Amino acid sequence: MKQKVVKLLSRESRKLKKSEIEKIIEVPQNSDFGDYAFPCFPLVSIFKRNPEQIAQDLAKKLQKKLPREIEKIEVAGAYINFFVNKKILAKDVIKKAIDKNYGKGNYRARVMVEFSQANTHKAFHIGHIRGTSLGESLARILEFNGINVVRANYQGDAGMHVAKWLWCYQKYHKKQKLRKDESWIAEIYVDAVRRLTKDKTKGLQVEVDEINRKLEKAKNKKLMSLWKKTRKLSLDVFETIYRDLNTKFDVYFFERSMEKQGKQIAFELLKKGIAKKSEGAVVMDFEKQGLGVLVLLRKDGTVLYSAKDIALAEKKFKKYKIDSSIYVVGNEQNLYMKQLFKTLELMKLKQASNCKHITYGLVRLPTGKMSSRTGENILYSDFKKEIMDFAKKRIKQREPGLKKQELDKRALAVGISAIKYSMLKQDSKKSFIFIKKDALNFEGNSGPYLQYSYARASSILRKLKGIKLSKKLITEVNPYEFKLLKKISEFPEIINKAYTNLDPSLIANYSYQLAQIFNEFYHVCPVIKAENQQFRVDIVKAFKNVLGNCLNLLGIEVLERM
RNA sequence: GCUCCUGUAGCUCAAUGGAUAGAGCGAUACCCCCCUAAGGUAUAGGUUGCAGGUUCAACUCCUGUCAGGAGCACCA
Repeated sequence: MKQKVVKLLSRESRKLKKSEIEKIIEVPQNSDFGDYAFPCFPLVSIFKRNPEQIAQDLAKKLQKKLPREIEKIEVAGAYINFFVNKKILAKDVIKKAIDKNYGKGNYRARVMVEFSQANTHKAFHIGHIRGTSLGESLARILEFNGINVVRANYQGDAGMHVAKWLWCYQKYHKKQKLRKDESWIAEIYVDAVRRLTKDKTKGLQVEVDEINRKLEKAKNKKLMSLWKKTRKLSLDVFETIYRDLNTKFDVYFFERSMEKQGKQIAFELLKKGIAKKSEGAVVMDFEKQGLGVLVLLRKDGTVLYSAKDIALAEKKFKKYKIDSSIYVVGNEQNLYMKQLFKTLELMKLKQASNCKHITYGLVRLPTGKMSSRTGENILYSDFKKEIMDFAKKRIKQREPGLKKQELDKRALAVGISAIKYSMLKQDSKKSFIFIKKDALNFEGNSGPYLQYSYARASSILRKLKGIKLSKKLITEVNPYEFKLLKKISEFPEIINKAYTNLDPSLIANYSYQLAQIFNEFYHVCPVIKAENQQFRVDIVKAFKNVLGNCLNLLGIEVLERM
């Protein structure tokens, strides 16, 4: 529809390019001003007249050539307002939006999305959910647009945090049995950090460093066996969480397996003079570019995260034949990511410019930062229990006799949708303040509200089975029907924007507006008892298809019943 | 100290440089004869941190300033 307006305008004002016109055209927030509006201010410099006059004259010309899709135009000040023919729009939107492929993009590329990157031997807290949800949603958005996506998870199963954990366990908690329990694993780590910070002599850190070296050498059988076992405990916990979150990875990378190549690359960079030795360590010096210093190897020769990540970048392009690589990584690593990409560039990795960092803000508690070092956080497992209990209560109120399996399934879907949606709906680069009371609120602008709207649409269509629809022709499109259809018609544009900006919040906010409009429609326009039954059913079908796709793109499960 | 990000209603957030800055939560008052009330309707709530500038037009862009957050050498 918008294209019709563009076409009409471009015929009458040749001095403007189509793409420029398209940019100027807007959808007024107040629908009294029409369906599309064209402000004539930008034409002032071309026609050298005041914008109101331009609008008048242009409108006069347009008036004579209105296509049937456009019912009328009006001039208001410097604006030309377009009113579309509701019946034609309705027919057009329904036809397109009922199709499963509605809004899908047609791009071709192979892209790796690396996200989640949880560390073993540490807590998986609700902060980790943000990165995981964001990555999964981005992957889905890319796929919806035709991209061949490789989901990758780079898990931190090696490094100083692992050494700390093993040290602490061996020295202070050896009598405790190993447990596949997130909070227990987290506690040991917190204890390690606490002991190390308290130790002013730094004697304990020397012990940890020793363990770190032993780990890297991998000769001490007892230590390696403990590492293997505990590593698996963590990884198993993560897998159950990913299942809850609707995320499946195609590739797992482990820090441990990048150590050798990481070290090698660090030495090569040193040899080529790209890296240098400083205070005994091997570093990349970016001081001149204002990007500080990136340390690759410690002075005791052990390898750091940075060097491993460089090795991984190479491997990604070589082995997985991807065109570009997206890193979904928190904003506390903004500088580090710049350093990493700069290093790849200096190494002359030809795909260096195809690496992109998608940053996201920390999840904070109202009291401040969340940290797995201090234990100031909310563990996923604890939060899940709470939200599941709450969701179950709500579901039972509606359907007391529901079977346990179905009850659990729905409660999980609702709970996960609440947390995911709340995190995805806002600008991902802003920090997210986690307020438990709000997370447990399933009303208003929330994930469950969207699911509920979807379930309502499903319910209508379900009740229709066996009823013969009256095929009465559309005589009139009422304001509620029209508003909903118009919103549905915006879907492809939203998808495209979400794709180019790599921003799921656009879809989240659209979904909410769409659901809101549907609920207004729902209250005013009965479907089953309607005269123009077929028309209303089609609208519901189109809505259900579009909202279903939105929820899918956000990684939120749709529920036929709620 | 330097770099980056963010300041919008009591709280949490929206708003491709365009018409009267919108939602949710919370508060108050309505609506189940009716396809799921996890819903809908209405009211109250704003000098968009502050000061300049650019522009026909600024929450949006620029400069300064204040406040909060993150980062800045062997953590990941």
